[in-house]
Amino acid sequence: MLDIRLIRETPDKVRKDLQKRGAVEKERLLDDVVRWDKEWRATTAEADGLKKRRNEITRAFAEAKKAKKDATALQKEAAELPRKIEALDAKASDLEGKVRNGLLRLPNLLHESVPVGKDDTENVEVATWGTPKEPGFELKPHGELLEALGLADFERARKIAGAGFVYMMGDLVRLDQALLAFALDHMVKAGFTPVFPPYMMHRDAYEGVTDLGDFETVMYKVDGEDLFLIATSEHPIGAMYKDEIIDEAQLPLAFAGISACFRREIGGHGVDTKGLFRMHQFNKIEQFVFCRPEDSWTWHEKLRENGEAIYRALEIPYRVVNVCTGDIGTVAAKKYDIEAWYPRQGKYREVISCSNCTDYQARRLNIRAGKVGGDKFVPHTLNSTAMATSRGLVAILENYQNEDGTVTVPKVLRPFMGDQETIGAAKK
RNA sequence: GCUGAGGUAGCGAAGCCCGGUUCAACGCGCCAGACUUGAGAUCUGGUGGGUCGCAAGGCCCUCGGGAGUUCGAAUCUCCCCCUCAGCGCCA
Repeated sequence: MLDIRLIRETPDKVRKDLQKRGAVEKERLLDDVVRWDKEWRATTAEADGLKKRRNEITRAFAEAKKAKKDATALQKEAAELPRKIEALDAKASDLEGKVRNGLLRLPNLLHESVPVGKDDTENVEVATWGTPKEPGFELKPHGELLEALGLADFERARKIAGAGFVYMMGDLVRLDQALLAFALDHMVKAGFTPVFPPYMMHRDAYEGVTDLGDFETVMYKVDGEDLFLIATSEHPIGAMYKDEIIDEAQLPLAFAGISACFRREIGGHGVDTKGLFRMHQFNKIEQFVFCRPEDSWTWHEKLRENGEAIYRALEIPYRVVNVCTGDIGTVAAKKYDIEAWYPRQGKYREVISCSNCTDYQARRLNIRAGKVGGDKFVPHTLNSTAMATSRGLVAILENYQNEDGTVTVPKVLRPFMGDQETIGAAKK
């Protein structure tokens, strides 16, 4: 969330940003927040005045008792105060809640380089790598290919858990693990600390890392428990320092999360509905950084470069887009998507999402940095996919598919799967 | 799940039985100033959140959370949450 002081002192700066997003209803919300905040300050000031009087009376009462003087006049005055204070406190608390809720719904300030646009069709391409090559034969849908090779069982997964799940089998499991191992290896070499986080977390922690509205649509909740299955390891890692003061000497903190991810929303269907592209459960290596505010834009480029380097190593063509105002979401100040080339679909599709959340996420989580007893600041947080194996696997299955129905293993993955060069060979 | 012990500021730790000289002592750490060539040691002040103020400074809130009793609650009462230890169960 934004700093209330920013809104109080420079509401027009915030308003200009909302106009860039074309968020008219948010502008109204901004006006409401400004008004509620003003009322809140007036109300608390009034309540504080009465509390001051109450404290004075209490002290005077103790003095009078000690001196064995009559204190009934004081007692009488004090008797009237609690009701008034209670009413003002209730009003203030209501206003405070409104302000907080408003703040949670106002989006982050955008970086100046974010392009203005209505939706993902207006994202701006900023880089491309590799040349998509013609396969020279008709590629099989990867889901059918995997079934034919006995490497995935969508039917039985559907029987026991419904659509959106799969039994990965045999070489596909090894390929999945190789992708994870390769990406984690890359991150460790880049100086990131691996983290295997809890797969579930409490609602209050979740509210800090993501938008409230997402709960019903993307989150799995454990029945009867205050626990949600994580949608990405970004969430437990981001929430790790909730309500803490990070010693500034420890910054930057760079983590490589590894986890399964669980999402209810698998969205609309495009080409090849059956398959790994959109799943309720998939595996992912995630990059997450806490850093000083002045360093976050440098880190944003580093995270992007890590993501690009991984796909370059896999020799899969990709492009990078600067996500426009209509597609960027609430939390990020700037976001790059890296989109890999999918030859069967004939287009680039998102495999990596790389965001600088500036201080927005950290403030929601009540994370500060500095020295205890000294000045504090709100650190910046950044997150980016390193490798989501669902999409990575599909990219490999399309880009490395051979005419005989086998799939060549990308060179960089071979050391992670016993130097195996091909999968599906035995079954062809 | 059962039993017991706990939850006080960044950390440690008093206070709770017996409500009011405790507007949370003391120690460590940290910050600022003084002293010093510098560092250390020492001394002094400060150390969470909010709000008002140009500032100096003022005021309010904060003892796991909530409700209650009272003129007044860290302290008394009730409910809830969490942590730790032992036991049980368990990959």
